[in-house]
Formats: sequence, C-alpha cells, structure tokens
Amino acid sequence: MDARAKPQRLTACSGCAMAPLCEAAEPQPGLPAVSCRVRLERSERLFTAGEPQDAIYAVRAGFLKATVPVPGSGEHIVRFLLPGEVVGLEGIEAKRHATSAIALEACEVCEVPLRRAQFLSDAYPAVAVHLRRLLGNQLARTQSQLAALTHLSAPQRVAAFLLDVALRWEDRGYAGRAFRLPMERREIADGLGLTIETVSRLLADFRARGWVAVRGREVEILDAESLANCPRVAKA
Amino acid sequence: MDARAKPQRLTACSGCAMAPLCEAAEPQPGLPAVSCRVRLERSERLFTAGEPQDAIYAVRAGFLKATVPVPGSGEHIVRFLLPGEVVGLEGIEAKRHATSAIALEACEVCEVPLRRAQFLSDAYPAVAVHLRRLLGNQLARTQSQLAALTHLSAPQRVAAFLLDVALRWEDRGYAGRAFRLPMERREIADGLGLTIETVSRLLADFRARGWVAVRGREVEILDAESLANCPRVAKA
DNA sequence: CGCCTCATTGAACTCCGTCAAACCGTGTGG
DNA sequence: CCACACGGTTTGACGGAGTTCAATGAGGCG
Repeated sequence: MDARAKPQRLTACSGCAMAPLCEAAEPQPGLPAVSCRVRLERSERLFTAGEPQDAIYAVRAGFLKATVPVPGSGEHIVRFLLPGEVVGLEGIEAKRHATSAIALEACEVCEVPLRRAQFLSDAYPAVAVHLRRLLGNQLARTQSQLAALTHLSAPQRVAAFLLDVALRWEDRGYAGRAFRLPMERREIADGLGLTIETVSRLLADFRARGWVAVRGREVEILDAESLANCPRVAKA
Repeated sequence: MDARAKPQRLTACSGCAMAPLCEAAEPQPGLPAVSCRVRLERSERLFTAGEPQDAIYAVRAGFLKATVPVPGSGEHIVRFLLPGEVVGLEGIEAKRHATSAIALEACEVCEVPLRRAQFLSDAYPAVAVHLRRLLGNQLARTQSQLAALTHLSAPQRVAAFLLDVALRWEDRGYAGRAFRLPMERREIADGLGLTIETVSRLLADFRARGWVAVRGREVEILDAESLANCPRVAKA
C-alpha cells in the first residue's frame, strides 16, 4: 500500500499559471493529455539538470526548490516553487533540463507534455502568447532577483525573502501574513547566498524587533513596512 | 552633419540570434520591417525600465549594459550585451520594459517591432519555436548567473566574468583570447556585485600570476585553465 | 528514553568594503 | 610643446559584516 503523506491543500486550477495549457479547447486525436498524478515526497526529484526534458510542470500542492549546478560549487537554489507556479520553462525548446526540481515536502505536480504545449501553441495564438508571457515574466523576475541578491545586505535579503514568499502565498489566495516555510534553514540560506547561522541570527533579530513572529518554520509578518525598509546594517 | 563616431565593426547577420526574425520569408502587406538604424553613443539609452515597449532589439555593433532598478539601491547591471545578442525579450508580452539598455560605447542596434515578431510567430511555427528558445536560453543563463554570483568568491567572479566575455566574443567569430572591455571598472564591479577597488586588485593579482595580460581596458587571457580553477581565496 | 537532525547562540577570524591618497591617460588651453 | 585639470584607475591601510568553527539547545521518531 501507499504510505505516502497526503499534501495538505490543493490549489484551485483557476489560479494556476499553467491553466491555459490544461484546459484544451477541444480534444485532438493524438494530443497527449495533462497528467496530474505526479506525487513527490520530501527530497524526491521531479527532474534533474542535464536530463532530456519532455514536459513542463505546474505545482498543484506543496513547495519545491529549483537548483542549478555551479561548476566547482555543487548545486545551488535559484528559486522556490509555490503552488500554482510553473517550472521547466527554460528547457521548453532546448529539450534538456537546465535546472533540477526537488520537493521540499509532500507535493503534487501537474505534468504538461512538451508535445501538448507545442501543439496548442501552434493551434492557438493565445496559448503561444501565454507561454511567451510566462517565459518573459520569469526572466524579468530572475533578473530582479539577480540584482537584488548581489547588491542587498544580508538583513535586506532575509527581509525581502520573507516579504516575497508572503506576497506569493497571498497571491495564491491564502492569508499572506502567516505561513509555513517548509524548507530548512540550510535551504533558505543557500537560496539567499548566506549561511545557516546568518539566517538564524537575522530571524532572531527581526523577532526581537517585533517585525516577525517566528517559531520553527512557522512565520508571521508583524511589520511589513519595517521589513521593506530594512536598513543595510542590522544593528540599531 | 553627423559627428557621431562610427562603430568599429559590424557583425555579420548570419551569426545573429535575431536573424530568423529579420529575414522574413516573404513580405506581407502591413508587416513592419526591421529598422536597423538605431545608433547610440556611450551612455545613451536604448530604452528605460518602466517605459511601454513595442520592439525587441539585436546588437549589431558595440557593447551595451542591461540594468534593473533595485528598490532602495538604484539601478544595477544584470547583463552585458555583445554584438549578435538580443535584448528586450522579458517584455515581449508584458509590453513594458523591465530593464534599461544603455550603450557602453558607440553602438548600432537592430529594432524588431513587436507587431512583426508576433505576426511571424503566428504565421511560422519555426519562428515561434526560435523565440521560445531564445527566451528559454536567456532564462537558463540568468539562473546560472544568479547562482554563480551569490556563491562564488570575488576572485572566482572576476575570473568567470573574463572567461564568459572571452567565450561570447569568440562565439561572435573573433579571436577569443584577446579583447577589449569597453565598460569602466565601475560597471564591471556593479555587474559582479563587487567594488571598483576589489576588481582592480584582482585584475592586478591575476596579472601578477601570469593568468592574464591587462593594460587599461585591453585584456588577453593567458591561462584560461587557471582562471577556470580559480580558488575561493586568491592569496597563494 | 535515546538518538539523530536541525536550529540557535557564542567567539574568533577574514574577506571584502570603506576611506584615502597617489597615479595615470587624455584633452585643453596657454 | 608643456602645464594643468579631470575622470578613471591603482594601491594602501583599516574596519566591519558575515563566515567559520565550536558548543549548546530543541524537536521528531524509533
């Protein structure tokens, strides 16, 4: 029998970025359907960098991380994936995964075969536009992240991270102020280019200031304003 | 009369990433043509973040920089643009520029109207595929850069930067070992998330080791192997 | 309870940023 | 032709933000 833990919440497809590629206008002969059956446990891989790619994916429940190999420095996190978000776009034409996607907790993922995406793009200009929009938005977001991580101080990075997750969590329709970070400190640190200890210290610092309530992996934003204006130097 | 300096070299269109969008199979009534006339002087802007966008661009001659605004920290460089490379893809459907593009020297840029790109994508699946490939490759590259800049040490970043430019310069058909960096140290430092002084010191250090020959903005790679294996700590 | 992993806290170190001065290359004017 | 000015670059000395090393604390699960 299947002893796998069941993901807590399923996201409504209505808010999913992949929706236009799932709801095909009419079924076509030989058009591969969306298979939504992919279940993952913590630290299971959805795909791995370097492998041939034949699908793109939307997260239905649970958090994942996207990593890229850095020559001489192992794999590093470039992005956390929340329910409703899409992953695998970078290889949509290269047909080869540039990143790995790894579950941070029990997850459910929808798989859209590339053949399906391509057919729908060719048949419906609106789908092609949607795909380009997803790609473009993802690129813009990654560029902003790149500039932010290389120019913000450690406290600013942690503050920005908390606000970013809160905002995206809220966009999914949940209450944005309180949420759970399913990843470990090690993974938060990796994604921010910091160390475990620095992240831990800064979270403690933010709590001492009354900006957040943190207990383990549960987080509540108490003062978003102060977090957003977090100064370069934490000591006050 | 036009006192503008003439760009030194024009790249052959054959190697340009935008080529499939310029060479339209057959002229269509009302299809906007590619206009290749954009000339820029050092520090002139091709476009600015936040502005409405109605074209994408390919660099024909000269270097540019792409910057994004970072809240509370001004504009920062996310990418240098070499001849034959494409810029503006992130806004192809958002219709609004997420980045600014600024000339680092006398430049010539080809402008492809979005209407043209969209028409060709709808009419020719191969063009749509090409656009998605450009977008995907750019995304993959930006993700790698993100992970590298947040996890590599200062010496490793400078070494990686030199090798990256050398490789891209070689891809354009020039001799890759020796090239000119038209940007100032300030701009190199900004793109790498470092300071002018650190960049200057590390270039001097690399020269002292015999890894590169640097005189002003002229660079020659002497020992690519050592640069690629540049240790986390420069001191030996 | 006992064991393990993850998280927190403390202390010492170090890479890199900051401040400051000297050094160039280039253009300008006498 | 040289003197001068000016922006960019290099080099030096110092300090601090963040890492590294180390020890303690807190959950989770058999």
